[in-house]
Amino acid sequence: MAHYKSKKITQLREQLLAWYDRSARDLPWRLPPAQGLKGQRPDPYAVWLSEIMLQQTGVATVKTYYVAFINRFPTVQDLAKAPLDDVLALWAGLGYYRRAHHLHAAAKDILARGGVPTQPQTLQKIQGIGPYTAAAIAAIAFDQPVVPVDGNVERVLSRLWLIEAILPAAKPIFWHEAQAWMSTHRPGDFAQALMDLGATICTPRTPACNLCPWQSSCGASKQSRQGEFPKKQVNKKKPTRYGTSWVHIDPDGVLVTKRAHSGLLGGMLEVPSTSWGDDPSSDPCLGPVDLPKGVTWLDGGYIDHVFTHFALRVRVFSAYSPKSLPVVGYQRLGLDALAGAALPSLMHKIIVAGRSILAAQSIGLDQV
DNA sequence: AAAACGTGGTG
DNA sequence: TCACCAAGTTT
Repeated sequence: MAHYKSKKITQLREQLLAWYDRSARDLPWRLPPAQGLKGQRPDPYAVWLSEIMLQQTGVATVKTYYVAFINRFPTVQDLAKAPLDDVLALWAGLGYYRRAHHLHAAAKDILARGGVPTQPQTLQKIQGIGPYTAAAIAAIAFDQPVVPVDGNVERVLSRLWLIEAILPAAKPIFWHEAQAWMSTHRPGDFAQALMDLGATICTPRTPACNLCPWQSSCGASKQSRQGEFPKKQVNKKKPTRYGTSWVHIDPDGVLVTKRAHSGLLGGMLEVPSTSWGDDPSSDPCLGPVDLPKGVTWLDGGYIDHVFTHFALRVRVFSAYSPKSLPVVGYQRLGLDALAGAALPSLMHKIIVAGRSILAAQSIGLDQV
């Protein structure tokens, strides 16, 4: 690298750290800036947990889940010995449920290794930890001299240097660019500063350039081309799929079963449902199982839900039985236990839709 | 390499 | 309404 650029990077790095010292966000898993210089380090377990939760998930959403999770499982030992279903229940609504499966398996792995590894190369051997998360944990928890590269860092660097390379194919280019900023000086704070800058100042839309410590050095800002960076491959349009679900309630609660552990919503609870396909038609009598007989199924309309790679429209039917009606392969989830159950947001929406149509018909009014 | 994998917020 | 976006990883 040219000497002038190396010198420039040193200058910019110090400007960013100074900005971070006065502007760092106060987050539940974070130590205040410069605490590392006084010999303090954050709890590696807390850093690991927060980084897994933050994968493709906003800070505002993660905060609530993180606090509940760390209170329920204060240490890696607590997590390792917990039943998987308890972990999934705490993860319900957060999405990308494979993360919760990996987290639980990784807790046992970490215990076997005698603690959270300190080196990126070793961290990456653990389930759910890829190149970004390995670098983030190493830098933040252990002050290892690496620069984690996430969406924030890609956006900040692409604007600063006017990097035209198209993501995600250009990820290696960004990774290489970022390591040029590596230093043995406050690696943890620098990593977090870069991400805070991207999250609060150098935002995807309408960045607050006037508040940016790098404004005078930023290529995109000088040319008013912030919106052009980073360059990304355009996404394909999502297909729409259709299905039908049945919300059956009796005095013991709503009928649910556990989904397969792999794949979409793996290991989470669902109400009786068809598979999801391209056919929009539905039949209220054709359930996936032997649904309770002799009940009246009410049309609950449909609910729309959007997954990462397809949109879903689910037709909802609901019914109430005043006496208990067990179904083989299914369990009853008490209505007072819905909030603490391993129900994905989609299923929560479906159950709410089913209950409201019953309530509107004054059916089982004191029950549903 | 490209697709699978959630959800809620935002313009 | 709709497309994009968020501290990515796995297959």
